Amino acid sequence: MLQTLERGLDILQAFSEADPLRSAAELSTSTGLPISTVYRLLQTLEKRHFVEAAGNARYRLGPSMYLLAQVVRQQMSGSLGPVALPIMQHLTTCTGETTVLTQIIGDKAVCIESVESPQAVRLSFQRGRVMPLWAGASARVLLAYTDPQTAADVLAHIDNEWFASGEPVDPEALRHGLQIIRVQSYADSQSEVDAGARAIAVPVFNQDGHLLAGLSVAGPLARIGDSHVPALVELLRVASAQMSAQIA
Amino acid sequence: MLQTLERGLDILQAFSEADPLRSAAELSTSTGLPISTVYRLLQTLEKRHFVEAAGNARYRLGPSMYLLAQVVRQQMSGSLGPVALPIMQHLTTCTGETTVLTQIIGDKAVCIESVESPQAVRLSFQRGRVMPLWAGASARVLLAYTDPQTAADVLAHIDNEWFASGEPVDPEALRHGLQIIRVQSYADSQSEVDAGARAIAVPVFNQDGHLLAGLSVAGPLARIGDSHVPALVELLRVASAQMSAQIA
DNA sequence: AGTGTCTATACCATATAATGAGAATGTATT
DNA sequence: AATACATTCTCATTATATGGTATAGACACT
Repeated sequence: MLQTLERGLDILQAFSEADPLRSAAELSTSTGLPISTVYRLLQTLEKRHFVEAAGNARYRLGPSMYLLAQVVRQQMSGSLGPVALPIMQHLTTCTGETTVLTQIIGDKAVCIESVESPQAVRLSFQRGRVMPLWAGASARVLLAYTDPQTAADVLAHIDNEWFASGEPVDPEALRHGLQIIRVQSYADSQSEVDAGARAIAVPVFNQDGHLLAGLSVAGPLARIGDSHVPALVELLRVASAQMSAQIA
Repeated sequence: MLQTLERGLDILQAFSEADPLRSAAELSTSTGLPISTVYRLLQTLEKRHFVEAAGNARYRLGPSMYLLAQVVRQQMSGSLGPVALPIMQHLTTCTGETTVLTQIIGDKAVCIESVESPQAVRLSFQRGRVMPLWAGASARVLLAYTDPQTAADVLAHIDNEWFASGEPVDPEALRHGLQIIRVQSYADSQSEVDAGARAIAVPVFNQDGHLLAGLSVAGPLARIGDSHVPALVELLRVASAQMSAQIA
């Protein structure tokens, strides 16, 4: 709607974890804006400390973003966090493995809360970590239960992506996998996000049956054999139900 | 320069840790913009997921900010982090207390790196934590050595602020305190940010003598007596010099 | 010095895109 | 039903953003 503002936001979003430093020329091509316009946008963003010069004709996100990032971190788990954490802690105690809570944000899955296993060999997973919606049990369970629109969008935009295991992503197999998840009502993944890890995930709904989050238990492949899966699924289902019951 | 963009950024910055949920009416008064304009800005920001409706006629920062926050966290300590961390670890080993690295961001001090003490009773201090530039040794040492312009701005905007101890902030005493810091070349604070804590801080410069960060060691009052201060200051000075030498 | 390449800022005529007041609609609350 | 807000729509006006080009500066290479 507001062209100038949107273009400014485009610039901000051009900075990613993979590409935190960008030149004006790059920004011009990646946004399709004329170079003079890019500089003008950068000027205002720089004046307000949303971006800053990083030397070498590069720009990066600036101080103002730091402060807003802190606001966002604080509200990250929102209403779900206080309810979920104790339940997740209990899950980790019972299973001895890392517990992760994820949410859909835009077209990505984001870890909004995690409780790491106390064991020396464990899967480490931190708040804020972002992954594609098709990779990993906790992400894929979100994809399986989200509205068809979002799911279709995601499936349509998979080209030449790989899992951490080295396997290529096959959209057709993925589509079928989502169906299986819905039938079993849990997701199982191996070496998709982190090589050598296995995760089991279930969805978390609110009382209206609306999808809120994905809850998963994950650990090294060697410790999570097929024989353990049924028990894990049962624990996850109980935990998910507890969360649903406690949400306002 | 670009009015529309600036107004959009104004809206984003209206969300703070103290006030993460804001109504359109509030935003209108706090930014001085007509209500119809605020709604128009919110519309575009919402479309791009920079803000989202939080129910109850409130808005909060949205998904897109989460993703950018992650980018920012990653680059937070920037070039300083890799150099500083091992030195900070060594400091914590020597002193047994929490070590904190801070930087000026806008008109605030932000913890960009920390190494917590291994002791059970310790000062916990996390990356991203924001405090006013006048509170705490690590912040105040930044204020003392930053350019006079910034310092004057900060001093001019102190009205009715309090330390964690309950003491009111006296701008005149503060001004004098900064002078003392510059003479001693270290800062000492008690119960300013966290009640019951004491911190000693020194500045970190690059080779050009430009202020980069503040480095501090902090712990419970009971463990940091006046007799320990000289030794701590010496350790901090050595650590600061090491950092300066290793910066590119 | 001289040339070429790149970043960054300044300029300017044009019309597009933003503006803000107010009306109209929607949604709770009483 | 009536009130109080929250939110979206409409529209005429003009301020504001636009993008092509020109200019100035930095840096490397001959």
